[in-house]
Amino acid sequence: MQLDKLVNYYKALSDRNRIRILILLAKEEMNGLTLAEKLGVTPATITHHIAKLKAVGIVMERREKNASIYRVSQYLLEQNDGALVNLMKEQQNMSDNDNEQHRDKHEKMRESVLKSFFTPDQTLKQIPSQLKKKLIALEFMVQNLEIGKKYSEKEINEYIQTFHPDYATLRREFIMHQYMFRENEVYELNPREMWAKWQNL
Amino acid sequence: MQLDKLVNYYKALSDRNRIRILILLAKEEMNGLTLAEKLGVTPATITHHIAKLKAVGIVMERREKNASIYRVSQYLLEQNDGALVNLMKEQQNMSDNDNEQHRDKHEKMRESVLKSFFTPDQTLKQIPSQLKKKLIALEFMVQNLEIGKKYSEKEINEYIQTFHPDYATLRREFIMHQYMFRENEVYELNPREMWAKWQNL
DNA sequence: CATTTAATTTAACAATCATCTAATTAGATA
DNA sequence: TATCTAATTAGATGATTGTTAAATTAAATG
Repeated sequence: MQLDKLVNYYKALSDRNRIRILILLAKEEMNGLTLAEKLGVTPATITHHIAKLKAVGIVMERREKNASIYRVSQYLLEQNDGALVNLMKEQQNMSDNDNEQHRDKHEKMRESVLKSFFTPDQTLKQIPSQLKKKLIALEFMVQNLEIGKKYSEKEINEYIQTFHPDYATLRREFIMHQYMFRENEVYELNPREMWAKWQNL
Repeated sequence: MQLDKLVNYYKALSDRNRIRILILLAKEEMNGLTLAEKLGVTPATITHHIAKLKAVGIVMERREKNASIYRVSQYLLEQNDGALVNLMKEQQNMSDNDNEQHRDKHEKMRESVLKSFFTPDQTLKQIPSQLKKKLIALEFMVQNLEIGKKYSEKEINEYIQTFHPDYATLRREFIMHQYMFRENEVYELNPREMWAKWQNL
């Protein structure tokens, strides 16, 4: 049955150390001992995890001397599972250094936007027109809403007005950029952290 | 940390009954008791699973009267995870009847191809030129290879020749259509059942 | 052949998890 | 208010799973 194959695939990926293995292997192929050392676990543990990853065909093995060298299967990298692949590609194309620089740059941008568009008492002086800056402002305002809580339109309007009088525009922006979703007149925070990062914002 | 979010996402999907819930909800939204009955489990079990699915934001809830009505989140359906979404869409767009008909049709096609292109002692009379028929023949020939076993080129050639003298062409076809992969002169069966189905062959 | 390096197996342990029963809460209805 | 329906909670149970230490296998090297 079809269904169980899919479940097994997810099972194979539903362990922290197995994902870490995939991320490491996406950067460069390596043998079991190296993996064990990088993850801080026993070789036996690596054997265990690799077996599961091989069983669903997302890791391949090649023998060299007396060692096994592991790598992620081409098919995974090429076709499947956006979330995982993008996470791996990130790690692959970006050196740690680049990664840090990128984070730094974004963080600086963020600070500067928050400083220039918000007053010290957190009211929004003006809605940024530049997309990236606008997103930073929206994200900032949304972050005090409760995850899973349902808000009436009235509550949302009131909340938004603590930042800016034009609640109608901002409410629309929240929906449009998927920071919130609406249904049956009820507004709710979108748990978008789930997929925000690997959508190449 | 980013990584754990992804792991949690996979954890949420790595249970048979949770996937079944998603498939059911993709067809139509429904309440907890109905789900319980359809899956043959206790309402308490449904509560348990729904909680996990909600925690990662792929199921949403709405209250109606004294019941909770669940549905899959739009974001999952729109953007994410090809494998799961395609499985759900299949179930969604196809009535059970259609599904059966489709399977029947394919099965008939398969029988006819095997009958007309292979002799009773399983030698291939001629390589089908029509893609669909060719794939059926390739799949048929490949199915006696062992999963995970490594074959030398010589072994593969010999194996293929039990079906057809033109091993060079067929070996190339196996690779091209990804029934096998080659690396360092070693051939191996591709565990492609993993993703074959949801690639819309 | 003895040694070293790498991987696997086995058995054990602790933690997590799916499921159930039974009790409880909450809303709707008569 | 009493009753019915739906969902949740709490606790218990059994199964699965991640991890390790220790023993073993296998290949390479001196």
